[in-house]
Amino acid sequence: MPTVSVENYLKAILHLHEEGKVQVSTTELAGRVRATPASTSAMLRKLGDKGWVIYRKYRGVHLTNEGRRIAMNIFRRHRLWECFLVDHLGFEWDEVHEIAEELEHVGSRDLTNRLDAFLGFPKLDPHGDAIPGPNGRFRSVAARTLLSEAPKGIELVVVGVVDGRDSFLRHLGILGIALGTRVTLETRHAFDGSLEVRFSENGDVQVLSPSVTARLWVDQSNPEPIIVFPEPEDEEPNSGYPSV
Amino acid sequence: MPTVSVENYLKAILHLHEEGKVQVSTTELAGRVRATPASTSAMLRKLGDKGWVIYRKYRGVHLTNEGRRIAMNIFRRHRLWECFLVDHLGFEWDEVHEIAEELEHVGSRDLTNRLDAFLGFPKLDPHGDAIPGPNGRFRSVAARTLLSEAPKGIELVVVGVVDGRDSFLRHLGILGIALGTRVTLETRHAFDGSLEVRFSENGDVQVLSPSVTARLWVDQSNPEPIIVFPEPEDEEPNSGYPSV
DNA sequence: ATCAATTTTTAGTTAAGGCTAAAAATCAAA
DNA sequence: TTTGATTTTTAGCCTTAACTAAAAATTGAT
Ligand SMILES: [Mn+2]
Ligand SMILES: [Mn+2]
Ligand SMILES: [Mn+2]
Ligand SMILES: [Mn+2]
Repeated sequence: MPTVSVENYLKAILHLHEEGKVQVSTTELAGRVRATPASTSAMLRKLGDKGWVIYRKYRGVHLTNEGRRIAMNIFRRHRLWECFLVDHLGFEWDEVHEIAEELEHVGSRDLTNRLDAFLGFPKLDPHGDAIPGPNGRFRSVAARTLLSEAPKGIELVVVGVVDGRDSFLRHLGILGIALGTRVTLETRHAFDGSLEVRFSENGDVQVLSPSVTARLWVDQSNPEPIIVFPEPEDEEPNSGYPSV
Repeated sequence: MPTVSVENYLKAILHLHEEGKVQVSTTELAGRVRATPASTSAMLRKLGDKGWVIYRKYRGVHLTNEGRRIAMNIFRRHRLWECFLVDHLGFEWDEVHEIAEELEHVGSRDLTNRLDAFLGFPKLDPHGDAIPGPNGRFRSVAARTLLSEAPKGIELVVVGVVDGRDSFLRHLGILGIALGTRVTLETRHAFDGSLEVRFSENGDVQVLSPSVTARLWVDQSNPEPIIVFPEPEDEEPNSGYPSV
């Protein structure tokens, strides 16, 4: 069983992979786990010995399949607990991260799976991040775009945040933005890439800086999803999927 | 903030106090925390330095007020989580202790209090143990007797277990005993103090060994508690309690 | 009061996981 | 390609919380 500290390192490496880094540098990882590069270097050798990362001195690390599996399970626990805290204990989305940082290390598989069921098998956590399934893989990859790269004139809905820090979440609160907020992109200002957006709810217009728009995931707002998954018809007894 | 290990020592000392030991010996404590007496001796010096226990070499320890406050809070968190696991995640009462041993160390006060409210401010955990309130003191002391010391001929209800080990709880399951089971004590056998009890539900009679009856808390079964707390009347506008 | 058994403490190690300071490797600019 | 800046590793040390073995204190029985 990995210790709490080891779990935090593996999780941080997976976070960096998710941000596009194929190889993770010692110093960048050190910053994420709030340790010195020296301590991180020592830890990486141990993680390599355990078979959880591929580590070549001076060349950075990446997770092995086994390391990824462990880290995905920590994502899973963290995000399920965040759902519980918001949906059932009445916390705000900017209050739950630190608590989930502790709960994520309670390792009982039975607990995790029952919590998942209790929550109704959620696909996304309160910040719009995907929740891995019991097999340690993401259940689905949603189609989403950064607001900063979205097209003009189409109504968009905020479906997630790139940056989950409490300070950013509270800033969104001040701007009147939450998950589910609908906006339409009106103008892109040349000066610094600021975006003028219209809020569907009240028609208000605000100018959002790139530091905000590049941290928001949006999706096209489909106001009336008539039929998302068509009902299976009697004429088609076998759809090609295994029946279990 | 106490470490996980320190919390486990303080909790174990409180357990022994609750079992009637005014002073706790190094060796007995060592047995409870599954460490050697040597390790325990070293820890006790540290706990004394921190002001959480009174420790005199070769004389044993007891908790200070501050130490008791910390330990009671661990009882509180442990027992609230056990309620959550049984009442909301569908665990059996013999499956929750180990998981709660981990959850109890998640220290957020806000989390604990919100969990308490979510559960409806329960007074007892799934094993019938009292749950301390947010002030770190028991909310009420229930009147209860060991089944081994209960009077004959009166219908009794099982309200708690002295021994929460999974093995004992499963043994109770085999005997058909759970919290709320109603029995009447029929005969006390001279040989070893075994008790013949009649189960109210089906009239069955079983002989229970002292190793079982001395580990069960029972209370008199009051079949119809007409009015436990009388409704306040209009004639008494101020009952003496602050109205909050 | 003595002495043997038991309990408890001390002494000396170990393993994890941190740290600082110094050395070594890599990278980038001239 | 040399060299200076940056990154990374190594060396040495610290703290917590374990352990075993040995010494010391307490206890209980003669
Ligand atoms: Mn989080
Ligand atoms: Mn999240
Ligand atoms: Mn328990
Ligand atoms: Mn309990």
